[in-house]
Amino acid sequence: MSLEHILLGLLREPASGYDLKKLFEERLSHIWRAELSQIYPTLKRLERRGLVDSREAAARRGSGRRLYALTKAGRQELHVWLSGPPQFADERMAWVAQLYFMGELEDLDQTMRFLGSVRAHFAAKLAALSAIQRMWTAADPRYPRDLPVEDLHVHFALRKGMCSLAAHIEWCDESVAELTARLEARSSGTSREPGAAEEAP
Amino acid sequence: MSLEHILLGLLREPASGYDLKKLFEERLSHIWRAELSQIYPTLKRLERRGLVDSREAAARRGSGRRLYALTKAGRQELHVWLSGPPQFADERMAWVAQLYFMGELEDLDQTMRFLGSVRAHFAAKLAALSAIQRMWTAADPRYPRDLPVEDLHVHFALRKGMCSLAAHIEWCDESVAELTARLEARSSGTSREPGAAEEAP
DNA sequence: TCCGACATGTAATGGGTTACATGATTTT
DNA sequence: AAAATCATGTAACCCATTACATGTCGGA
Repeated sequence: MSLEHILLGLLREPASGYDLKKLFEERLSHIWRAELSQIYPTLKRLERRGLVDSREAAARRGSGRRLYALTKAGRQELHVWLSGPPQFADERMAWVAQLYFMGELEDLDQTMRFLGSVRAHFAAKLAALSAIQRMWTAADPRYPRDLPVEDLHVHFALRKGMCSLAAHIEWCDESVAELTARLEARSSGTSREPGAAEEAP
Repeated sequence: MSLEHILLGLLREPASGYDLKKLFEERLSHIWRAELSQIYPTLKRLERRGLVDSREAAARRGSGRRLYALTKAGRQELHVWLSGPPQFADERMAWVAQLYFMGELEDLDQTMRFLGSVRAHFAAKLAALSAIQRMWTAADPRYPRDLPVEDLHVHFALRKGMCSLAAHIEWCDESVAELTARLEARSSGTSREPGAAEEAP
């Protein structure tokens, strides 16, 4: 299970389940997501297996707080995972499946709207990652040169996200352009279907 | 559930569970994957809900064969799905998480090997999609112009895959270049760690 | 004769989400 | 006084995977 390994990775410094949820949101939002209801049992399982240990600590607010830390066995397990082959999950892209079948609707305007939503979605995500990159650049104008090894890998992951999203957006634009050509050809050329006449010269 | 809708989408022509599994592999391999052990119960559920109906048919080989077909309600349900907003699943990319944490290993050669595997993986997938595109081009030199609406959407989905994969590969190359610069700087510059000396002039 | 393709399923398990349940403390 | 934040968990459910179970038919 990857969540277990990711938790081990995040536990470089001791953290509570609640903390880890925040780390997911702050640092890994473009890579992985996890709910508290999944994190808590997983931490317990890791502790039973001796990969982490825990101690009680004062809560910053509210009641008790349980801090988890990597054990030697845990760090070793993490290294095994990191040294292994890349784990490719077969992506299930429901939105692409929707597009694949959308010809069924015979409604190119719907396709156009759909592509608009998709583009907006990815543009928003890209903006978020770009903001992170701008922060790095502002902090060090030589970025990404001279990054410590740790940060270099974080940088790689960030760039992965940015490159993917940029490609998605370009693909949206390519597709919209193809669609637009269709729609223009249809409105100016032979109109088999009687519809509203537009752009009369 | 998206699998249900995808099955409805595939059931333009009547098909058996076995057929549908093949359709997944032939047409949707870059978008979705499903096992027979998931397809069979899902078809039964769809039938109970009246979205498909089934009849027995002669097997091409072996024993009986159950052919499923869309009902009106099924087609309507499909259209609802297709008309709705894009369904973005939050991707869980274990391999990116691995890379994110890989600084922990302090072993840039491992990172290099990792990126090599990743690149090879995506290059193979891209080759498969390129082959499909070449078939379309061979069949019609004007491709993708003048594609029927149905095929246009399939084309969009294909291009989505190709663009994503190409971007991944470019990202790999960018990352490898950055890593290479690191390694060269390290081997020619101050070598804090005593290692094997290479490239003596 | 045995292998591979055709064909259909069930059971156990795993991984994840949603909803539910609780309670302290700080900020508005 | 109410809302947000800190903090921890459980239970039910859903989707998917892996392993298991069964049987026919055609070709090598």
